[in-house]
Amino acid sequence: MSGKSVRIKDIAQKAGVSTGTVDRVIHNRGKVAEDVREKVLKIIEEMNYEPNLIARALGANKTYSLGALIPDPQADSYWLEPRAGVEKAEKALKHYGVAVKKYLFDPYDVASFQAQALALLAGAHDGVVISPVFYRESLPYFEALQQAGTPFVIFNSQISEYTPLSYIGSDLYTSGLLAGKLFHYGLPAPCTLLVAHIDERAANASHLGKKEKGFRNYFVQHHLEEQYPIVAAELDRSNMAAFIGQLDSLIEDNPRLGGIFVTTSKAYSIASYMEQRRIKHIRLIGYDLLPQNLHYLQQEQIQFLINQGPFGQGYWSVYYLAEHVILGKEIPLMKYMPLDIVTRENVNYYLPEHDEKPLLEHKVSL
Amino acid sequence: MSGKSVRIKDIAQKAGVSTGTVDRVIHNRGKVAEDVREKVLKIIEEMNYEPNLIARALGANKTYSLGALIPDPQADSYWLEPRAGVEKAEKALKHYGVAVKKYLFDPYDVASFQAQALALLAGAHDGVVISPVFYRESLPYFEALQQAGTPFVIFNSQISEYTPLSYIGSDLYTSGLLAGKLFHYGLPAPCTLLVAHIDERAANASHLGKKEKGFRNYFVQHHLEEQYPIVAAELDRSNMAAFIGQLDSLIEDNPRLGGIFVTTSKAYSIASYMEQRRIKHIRLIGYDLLPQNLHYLQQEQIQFLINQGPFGQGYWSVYYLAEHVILGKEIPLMKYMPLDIVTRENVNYYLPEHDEKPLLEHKVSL
DNA sequence: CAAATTGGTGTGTGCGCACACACTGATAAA
DNA sequence: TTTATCAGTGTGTGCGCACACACCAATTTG
Repeated sequence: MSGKSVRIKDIAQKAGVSTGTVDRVIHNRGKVAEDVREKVLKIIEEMNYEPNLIARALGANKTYSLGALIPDPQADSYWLEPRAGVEKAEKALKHYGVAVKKYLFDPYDVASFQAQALALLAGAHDGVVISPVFYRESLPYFEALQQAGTPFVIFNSQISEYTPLSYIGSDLYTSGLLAGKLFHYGLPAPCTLLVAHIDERAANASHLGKKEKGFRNYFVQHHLEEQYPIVAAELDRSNMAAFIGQLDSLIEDNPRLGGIFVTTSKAYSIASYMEQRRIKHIRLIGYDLLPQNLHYLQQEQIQFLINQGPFGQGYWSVYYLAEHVILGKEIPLMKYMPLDIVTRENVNYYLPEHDEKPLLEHKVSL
Repeated sequence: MSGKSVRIKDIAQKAGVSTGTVDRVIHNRGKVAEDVREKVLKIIEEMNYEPNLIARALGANKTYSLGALIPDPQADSYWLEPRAGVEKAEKALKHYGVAVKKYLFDPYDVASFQAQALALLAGAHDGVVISPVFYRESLPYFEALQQAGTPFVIFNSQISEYTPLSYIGSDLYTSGLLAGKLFHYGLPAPCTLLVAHIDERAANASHLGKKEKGFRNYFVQHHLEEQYPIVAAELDRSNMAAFIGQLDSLIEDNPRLGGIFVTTSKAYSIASYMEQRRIKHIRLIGYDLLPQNLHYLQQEQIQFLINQGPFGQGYWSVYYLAEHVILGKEIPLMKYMPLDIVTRENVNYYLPEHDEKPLLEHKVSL
């Protein structure tokens, strides 16, 4: 906090050596006499030297190439946000010599994923971020990356076979707990609850499973299992008639149904069903601020949406990767985004405003 | 996104002039022939030139001094967060030549405020951020700042007499609405609700008033006034016996009391009371993640805390001010922080982690 | 004992920009 | 005509750092 920053030059002077030598000890490159090294290190400590990362970025004049393998928002608009986050980080890091190449794949088409993953490998990047929507199919590519020594960051879906530099995503289990809490808070017992997994294939099963487990455990922890019986169902909208039929019978079979917890971002599909059937008394909680979900949140057909910070996921993935690649910094093995509880009343503060374009780089320093 | 950035040199070359001339048109300083100016401007447009703000910060080598007039966290720990935000921004901006001087005053002592405000004025800063806890008493200082042409940003409390460069805070009215929603969602009618204003002096009345208004309006908008009668009370903990007596009689007088909305950060004081009296059925919603509040949130004595992003308030105030002072950028007249709904289940994601120290400056550019 | 090697160190240049300064040619004042 | 004036422009230096290179002395090699 004391006025002027200390420069490499200052410590060189104080140590009675040249800036070159100081540079060598800072980056431990080249040869430096042991006693000199220690002396310089000590002075760096004493003077509380912090490199001017701005100048560093200028001087280094290196370029880094990163790759981002993520789903194409055209296929599923959920991915608009992560992509925007990636692009924001890209922009922020541009003048640090970082370029990010995006490889977009169709999240409903394995072949597309594989093709793009191959392209990513061929890109020979200094680091990559990946959203491994296809769990099993992505494993060989992680193997290849590991072989090549390319650092990778994973976001949105976790993977246990390979340890990435970092996982950025949300705590699925806790989000389930949270949904449980919200129902418990809002619904007097006894009351049946439905966990609906909509439109997700087996590849993502662990995803949804974790959410369901958290949800169930909320009631177990509070010894409420009997007052809040839970029913789970997998629904598929590929056949809309069947989808509606399933819902009809679920409602018929569970007269005390008080709430539906949708573990995917498709809560709107149930909201739409309920709107048509003029059902008002069933509470609905889902994930993600998709336009369709927002519509029903406004209508109060959906009570709460849990926001997993999709924008932040994209942003931090790239940002952390860059920090590691450029600065060799140790980055957190895992970063969970906040689980925002979004309602009609506070939704405005969570909607993206990517057009805002801060001018001063901030948050601390390159 | 195309590989290399275009430099001032590139556009100079393309325009057939020197970099000096380009520099002149960019900063419109000095004399430039009109036709040349236009030509350069056109090329800047065409080549989509974006100044390398990193290099700019280095080259400019200016220093800016900002002042921050904020309450002393020692007197009220709420202010730990805003101060941390200010300090984080300070750190982030340090290498851009920005220094922030803090003037801390005791938020319960007008004289202390006035003394620090005078010191702030004497500091002759390039810009200041102020949290005008003492509404009336702060007015003359805003007048003085305006006279001196010093830009100022206000945060946490709004002021209508003078227009600051920007107001950073939260939308108090909406936060009241939100609290209303949460009670309505969780409490079956009929049910009496208490709005408790604790430990705040008249100076801040508008604050609390806005929250109460939002709260009441939630029920008006939903035509629920009769099912959810609302009682308001001002409580003062300076005399604890009286405080407890007031609560006792409020509870006695309102047998259907189902929820208490505390408009200040002192929800813990009621939680503590309820704990002593072994009252469990009354729902409690308050503001701010103070340690004491967190304690009772864990105990589930408090159901929800509304978080107003105090850290972000401090951070963005300084950050925006710097953007304006350094770059002359137009900054938003008003920035509301998100109103986070915090429960026992998701509280971890909202607790501060200021120790993390990003290395790459980000978010976009100086 | 000269030449080659190697540990250890200093110097110089460039990154993209800001800014002070020097310079040119034309016009106005002397 | 000479000199001052000034609109308009180019050049050079420095910001703090990274990095290539040059350099010197103490060794080692032949």
